[in-house]
Amino acid sequence: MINLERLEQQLKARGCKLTRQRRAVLRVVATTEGRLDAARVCEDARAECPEIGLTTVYRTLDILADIGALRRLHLPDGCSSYAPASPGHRHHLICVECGRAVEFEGCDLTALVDSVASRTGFEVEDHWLQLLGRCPACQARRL
Amino acid sequence: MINLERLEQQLKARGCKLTRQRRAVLRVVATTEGRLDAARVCEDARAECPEIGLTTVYRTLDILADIGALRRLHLPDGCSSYAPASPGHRHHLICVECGRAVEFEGCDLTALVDSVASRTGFEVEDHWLQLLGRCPACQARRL
DNA sequence: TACTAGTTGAAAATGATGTTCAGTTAGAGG
DNA sequence: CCTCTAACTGAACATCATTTTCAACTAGTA
Repeated sequence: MINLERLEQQLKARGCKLTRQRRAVLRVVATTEGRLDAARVCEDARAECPEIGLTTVYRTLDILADIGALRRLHLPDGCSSYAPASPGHRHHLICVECGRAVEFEGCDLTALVDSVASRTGFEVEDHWLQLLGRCPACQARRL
Repeated sequence: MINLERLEQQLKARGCKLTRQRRAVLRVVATTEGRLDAARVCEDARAECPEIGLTTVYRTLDILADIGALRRLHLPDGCSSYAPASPGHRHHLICVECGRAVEFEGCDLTALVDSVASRTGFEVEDHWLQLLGRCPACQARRL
């Protein structure tokens, strides 16, 4: 769960104005657990700010991804959703049934990265890792 | 580099006909190192089969991804390209400058996966890993 | 309060990909 | 070799998510 006030501060620090529309999007982002996509965020945000348009949602999600509050998810059925991202944590574990996304930390890939780098001659700058699975609730529902 | 004959056999085994168009696409796929996207494949394939259309390229790439000969790449600038995939190997290392994609094997994530699974209660089914970096040629060009 | 740079939504543009459909063809079976 | 038909094809069109445009609006500073 993301801290709403912190988000507002980050936006201000970035020179962004806090409009009614942006507040609505921030609230949705801060209170949603799991995947977010523009259409759904827009729909939810309209509860608080009925006149918000999809364009603005896209723009706001972009900013949030920029400041690191959201991270884009890449799933088998598409690459257009986001998940809340806490600072410092780097990866997501996503439930393939319900789409719930949780973060995890402590990926230690240094040995792997070093070995691949020396074998290929590449200079490895970044890595991108996602785990896919089934969350406890969906496991229970299957029994 | 992918084996052209093996691809043709795989297609046949799947009940696909080997048309001139498909042969052209296969040839491009088998002789390209690195990223492939539909538009580029189409352009290249026209050297061998000028009347091929984009539609057919999409359909053929789909089939190749299906049989595991291609794997979709997810990059910062988009998720619509593929890379040749040898059987058994699971991951790609991509050059952020030139887009060259090489495969690597030997990712041992069992410790990580186990730890995350026990911490979150998820049943982890699959993982997705990509490394991003700079290939030897692009490193040299930078000096 | 007045100002202005940042912001907004509707509409239109874009761009990748999917679908349709009437015509074509690979290749199995005679 | 033929014949036949399911598989395949490309052009045109449909979709769908996302971006751009632009004139009107507004948060927040002075």
